[in-house]
Amino acid sequence: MEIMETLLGTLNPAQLEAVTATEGYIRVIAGAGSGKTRALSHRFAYLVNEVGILPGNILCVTFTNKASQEMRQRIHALTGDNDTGYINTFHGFCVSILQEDSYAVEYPKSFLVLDNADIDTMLKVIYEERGLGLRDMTFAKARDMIEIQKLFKKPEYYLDMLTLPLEELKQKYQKAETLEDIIFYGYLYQERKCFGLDYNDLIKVTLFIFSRSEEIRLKWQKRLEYIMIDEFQDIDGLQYELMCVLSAYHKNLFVVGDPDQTIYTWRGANIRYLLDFGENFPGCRTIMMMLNYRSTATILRAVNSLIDKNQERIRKSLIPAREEGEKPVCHFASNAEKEAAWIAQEVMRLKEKEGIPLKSITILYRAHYVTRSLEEAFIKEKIPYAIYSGTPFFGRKEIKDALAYLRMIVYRDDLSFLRIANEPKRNLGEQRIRYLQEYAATKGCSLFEALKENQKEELFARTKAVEFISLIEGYAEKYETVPVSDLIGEILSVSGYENDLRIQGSQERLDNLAELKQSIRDYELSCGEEGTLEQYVRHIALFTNMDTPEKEDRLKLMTVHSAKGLEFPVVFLCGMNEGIFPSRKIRSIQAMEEERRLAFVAMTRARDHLYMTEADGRNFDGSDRYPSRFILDAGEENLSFPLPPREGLIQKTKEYVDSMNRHILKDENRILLPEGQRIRHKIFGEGTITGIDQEREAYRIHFDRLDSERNIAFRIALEVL
DNA sequence: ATTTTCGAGATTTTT
DNA sequence: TCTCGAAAAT
Repeated sequence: MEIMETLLGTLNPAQLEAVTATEGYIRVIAGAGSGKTRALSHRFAYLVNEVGILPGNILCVTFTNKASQEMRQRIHALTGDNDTGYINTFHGFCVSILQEDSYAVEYPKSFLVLDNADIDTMLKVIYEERGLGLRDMTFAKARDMIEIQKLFKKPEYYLDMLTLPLEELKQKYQKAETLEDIIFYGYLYQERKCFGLDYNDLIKVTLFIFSRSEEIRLKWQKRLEYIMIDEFQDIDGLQYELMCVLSAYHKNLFVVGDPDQTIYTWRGANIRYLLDFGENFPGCRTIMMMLNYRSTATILRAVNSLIDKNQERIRKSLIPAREEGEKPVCHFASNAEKEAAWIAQEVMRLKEKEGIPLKSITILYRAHYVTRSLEEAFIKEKIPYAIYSGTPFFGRKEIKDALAYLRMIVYRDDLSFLRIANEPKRNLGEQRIRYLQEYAATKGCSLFEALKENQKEELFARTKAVEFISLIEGYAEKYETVPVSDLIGEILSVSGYENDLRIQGSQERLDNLAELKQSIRDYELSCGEEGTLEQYVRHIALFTNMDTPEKEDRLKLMTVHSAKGLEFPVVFLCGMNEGIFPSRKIRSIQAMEEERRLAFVAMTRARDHLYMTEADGRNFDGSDRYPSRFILDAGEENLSFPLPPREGLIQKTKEYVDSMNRHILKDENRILLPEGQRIRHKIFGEGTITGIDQEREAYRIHFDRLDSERNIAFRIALEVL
């Protein structure tokens, strides 16, 4: 076929091999910038155009929704087919499965994907209800609880979750006495009440359905003739399990990954799945793709020097396909404001003198909080920018509120109630909500019912409770007959929500809402008659602000983590300081190596120009702040310093890094508690150490109050007895 | 007595 | 954006 020949002609032999390797188990180890995604989409096109596979029989797993979108566009261009099959994240794909088959476990067909904020809210409700005295629980503590809650999420509990009627689950929760039972059953009860599933649940429930019904499992196994997975180095246990099940029938599995880009071990990713793939899948062929097409040879020299400092690593280096370019530029500023100002000034220079549009420039950073000084500088210089982040950390409140109104109409669940009952202000403040929660807990009803039963009480006399109830109930009667796009427009204006925003002058939020409405309209068009409210709520569940397409010529700001898999002509890597990048709470060599891989990912995003900036000054505790070791690791000879660093700064930094390294080593020796050691955990109580989990740098512990043998405990939370 | 408003501070990373 | 605390507003 003519088109295919021209396509394949642009690929190198390794890529060509990857594209046309169609049978069995194939693993591609690919360096950064080697054209992984390209090869993947070309392979998809090859399977469709040449082998004659239907797109719907191919599952292509990407890491983010954004990556899915890009992949879909590429493949559409290559195949000319509007049907691009299943191109999705594991989580998104599970949503498709659950949409079709959740009936098998009698789970409500419509569900909400919970994000961390939702989980926080639910945990808080549990704390309040049970008077656990953690009312001042901070976000950090809540995250701690998520860790703990994961610990309970063993398959046997899912029997409870999926098979128990809500009533019984409630009773288990109410009867629960130990803290762990309260949290576990409380969480499940809350989840069930609002039809929520968290990210892990999506996969767990899917696997559970497969284990329950061979028919359903076989249906999906047979449907997916080919499975391809991108970013395989960051796959976690649950995803791996799902992959094994899905590929077990046709046994056509194609994975692509780069061990040097493993940056999600804190989320359960395990590099062993990639490294041991050959042994676990007999007959596996391995293809190496080491040529880098993205960056200039000059940038790659610095990058190779950096990643080579990692000890636990398969030695390989990126081979440049491009010519030499400019050396990465390092800038040392005396404080964060000056650093930001310098970046702003340099951005303007690039735009005006070199004609580089703002949208080609991206600022990367380790942690969100460094954006503050950057934003100030860009606002001052009137440089338009957009913050991209994988999670809706900032700026999506109005969308969640709008959806909560929709959910409130359909389900009247507590989670939505808490979100919007007092939004806009209805004089339903803290005290009154707390009263409702207590009432609901004793009566065992929902918060909405509690409000309904109490609306005539004195306490609610000066509130707009009655209006709120009739608003929700009025729409509840007719939501099935009205298109969602009309419904949302109406409720936002009738409730006074939009008006509130208008008074506040939040034009941006109104724009966001307008965009939401438009996206609902688009959705309705694409689904024809079937675009029901429930479906839409599910459709939008996995959306993040990363996925909205870029509009005008704007600078992009994002964390290094969310830049994974992307590339940009110009990259500024800012906040390159000890204590920021690497982050200050790094307490092991493994963690430091992951941090270095993260720096590697950051630097390899750059195509033509790379900048690294830092700011001296003081740390939180008043100690001096030094430039990042990763600047040193990149090799002074590979970098350029327009302003030479302060006299002796480099030497001092080296000394500082050495002393930190000694600390890390000492720490490691110190934490080794012997097997059999009695300890106390702040939540689980007393227990005995039964072993060490090397992978996660944690102790395996048998807790007296828990039955299971194999509980994992975290390093710091232990008190020696 | 309770809610609302306002300003300041936050210091990993997120499907 | 969320959470705090103090002060203003009903």
